[in-house]
Amino acid sequence: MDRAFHALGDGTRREIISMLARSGAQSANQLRAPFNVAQPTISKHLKVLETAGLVRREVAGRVHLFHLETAPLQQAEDWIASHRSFWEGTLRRLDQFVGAMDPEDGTS
Amino acid sequence: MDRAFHALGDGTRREIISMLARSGAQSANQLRAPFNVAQPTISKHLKVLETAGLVRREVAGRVHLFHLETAPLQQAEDWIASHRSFWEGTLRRLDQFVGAMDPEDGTS
DNA sequence: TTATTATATAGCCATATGGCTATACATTAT
DNA sequence: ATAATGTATAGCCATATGGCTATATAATAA
Repeated sequence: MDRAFHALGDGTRREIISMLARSGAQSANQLRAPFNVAQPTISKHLKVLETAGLVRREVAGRVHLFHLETAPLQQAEDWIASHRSFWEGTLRRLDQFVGAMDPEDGTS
Repeated sequence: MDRAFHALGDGTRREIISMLARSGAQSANQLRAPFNVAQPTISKHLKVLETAGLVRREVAGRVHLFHLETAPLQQAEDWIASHRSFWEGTLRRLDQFVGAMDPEDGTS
């Protein structure tokens, strides 16, 4: 989980994920195109994404194709959703409780 | 967004968020209790969470109370959800297309 | 006023990060 | 066989990170 969130904490890597989501599997060079960075820089980013399980590497000759992997995205999303919604549920329940209280003495 | 994902990329900070979601606003000392770390260490973590907007600090005398802020959690969740679901939608559409093809010549 | 408590800041350390250049490796093209 | 292409690795740099201890600051208690 650490690795997934860390990988998402960089704009270049999030943009790579966007590209894969929009247009499907692409090579390292294709993914590098929109960024003004050296080739080894993208290579590093792709390794970070791969290690986090967010992409899968398919070696096709001298080209490496990268596929988006949704499982860890789903996990990260679930972690956030559960905490956020639990907390919002707590607020909602507290609000209902306060709303049921007697405005004079604070008892229900 | 960078800051939010980065803040979530650390187990201690995620656990702090869990504590706040479970039990509501708590002081720095309360949040420190479950971890075997020095006081300034938690102070740093809390500042990271605060800078990312994930918590709000309420100074009450010498005690600092930390409240969970769900807006950036929602943003992060939405980012992931949109990319994941877009991609899964793409897969689903591709699957329907392939399913409609003639198995002999690959045409539809 | 003095002591105690809660938190922050300064400053250090080891390690990780994101970027680069130069170079190596692997595969395809000539 | 040689050249060209796609990617990775090594090694460097500046900066950031998470941890610590020691100390400062702020607020409450004695």
